[in-house]
Amino acid sequence: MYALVDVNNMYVSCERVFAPSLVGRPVVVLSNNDGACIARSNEAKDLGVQMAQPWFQVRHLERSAGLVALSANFELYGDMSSRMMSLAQLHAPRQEVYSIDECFLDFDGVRGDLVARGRALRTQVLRWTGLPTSVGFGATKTLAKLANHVAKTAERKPGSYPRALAGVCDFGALDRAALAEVMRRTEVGNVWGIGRKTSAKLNEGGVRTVFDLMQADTASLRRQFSVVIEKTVVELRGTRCLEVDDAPEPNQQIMCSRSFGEPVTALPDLLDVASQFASRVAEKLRQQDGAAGAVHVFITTSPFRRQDRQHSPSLTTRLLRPSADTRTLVAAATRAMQAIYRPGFNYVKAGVMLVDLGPAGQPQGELDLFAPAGQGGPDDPVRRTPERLMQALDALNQRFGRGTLNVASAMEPPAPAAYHAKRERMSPRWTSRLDDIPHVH
DNA sequence: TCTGGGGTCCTAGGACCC
DNA sequence: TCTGGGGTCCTAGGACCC
Repeated sequence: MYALVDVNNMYVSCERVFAPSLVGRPVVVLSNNDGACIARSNEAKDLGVQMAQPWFQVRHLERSAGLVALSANFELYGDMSSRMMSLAQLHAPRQEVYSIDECFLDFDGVRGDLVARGRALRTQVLRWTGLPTSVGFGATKTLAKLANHVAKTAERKPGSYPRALAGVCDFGALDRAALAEVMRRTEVGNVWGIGRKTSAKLNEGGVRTVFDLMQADTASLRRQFSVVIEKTVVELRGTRCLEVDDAPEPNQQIMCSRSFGEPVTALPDLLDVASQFASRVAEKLRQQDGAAGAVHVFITTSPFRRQDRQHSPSLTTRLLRPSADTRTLVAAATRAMQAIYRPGFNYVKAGVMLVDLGPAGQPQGELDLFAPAGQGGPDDPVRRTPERLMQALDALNQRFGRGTLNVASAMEPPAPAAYHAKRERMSPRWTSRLDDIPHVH
């Protein structure tokens, strides 16, 4: 059996660990720029706050319903996540970390009562980290995800499913009739891989519940949608198409993109942004020990600003040879930015993406076949220095904080820039900054 | 006034090759 | 007048996930 473990309302739950006064209150965590809600407590969901809903649309609930909004504190969530993952890992032979708040566990060959094991896991994670979790067991990943949904919903909405399934739900422990009843009570859009568009189309065709979907003809589903849906149905019927993978491949692309605090029109600002973003993705790239073959840069105006002329240019620049050198990547990104920029537009967002990734390994730096011996030719030991320079850069930034050392063009300008994101409601980085450690009086 | 930031996979269609 | 068929590679775009 496979299990899916996830933290209930992860970001809100992390905030509550260090601010117990938030327990029981409606709380949302806002995206970058304090723009939209990216996490909601159950109380906030009950108020009708939707995922990704713009903050200005729900702001009135602050006064009328005591809604609390916090800026996203990813440093805190990342640290809490690794604590939770390392605990969950202790409960099964293999773990696949699937996202910041979820992991699959492989219980194949494990004897005993899985529900009891799931409860033990929940209890330990709650005691040791303060984070509430839900656990679902199923024969396939898709079933484990669905069981997790049932466990969570049964706990949150009494009456939706049998009380016994709250918190921990093992599909393997249900008899045929009970399982069919659960599938009949569950809308098809709750299945992993069935999104908004697909569920709308399925509903049109009379497929409303998971039960309906399980009966549907796979061949015609494949024709109408794609093999993805076909695999989903096969998995719902209990045949594995996806394995728990505890050694996933490194990422195929690495991106840094952000909305600005206010629209940006000037090229120098955008060049600053390009070099800062490129510097950030270069760092991420070296963490996975990779090299990028190409750099993709984009900027976009806002479709919500109807009065503005729209412009969303992008450009992919192929590098001479794969590189993980901040200086090379920053140079490519700023050159691309220069090329796509047009004056007179209100740009609200930019991004730098590294693509065509491969393993590092090749010596970096400019290769000059015709250089005299010892002066930049293929055998020149000096050519290895860029790697060591980047290692030193990463080591210093890790020890003293991001931005301690950078290439000059990626340094923050002395005055606060317009493109800086708003983060007016951010909590302290309780677990990862010495200055932010909570005091007990 | 104010609308997230990462990722993955699949498909269709065009260019190109023999 | 009549103008192949099969394969690969690349890109853009869409749908999905958290």
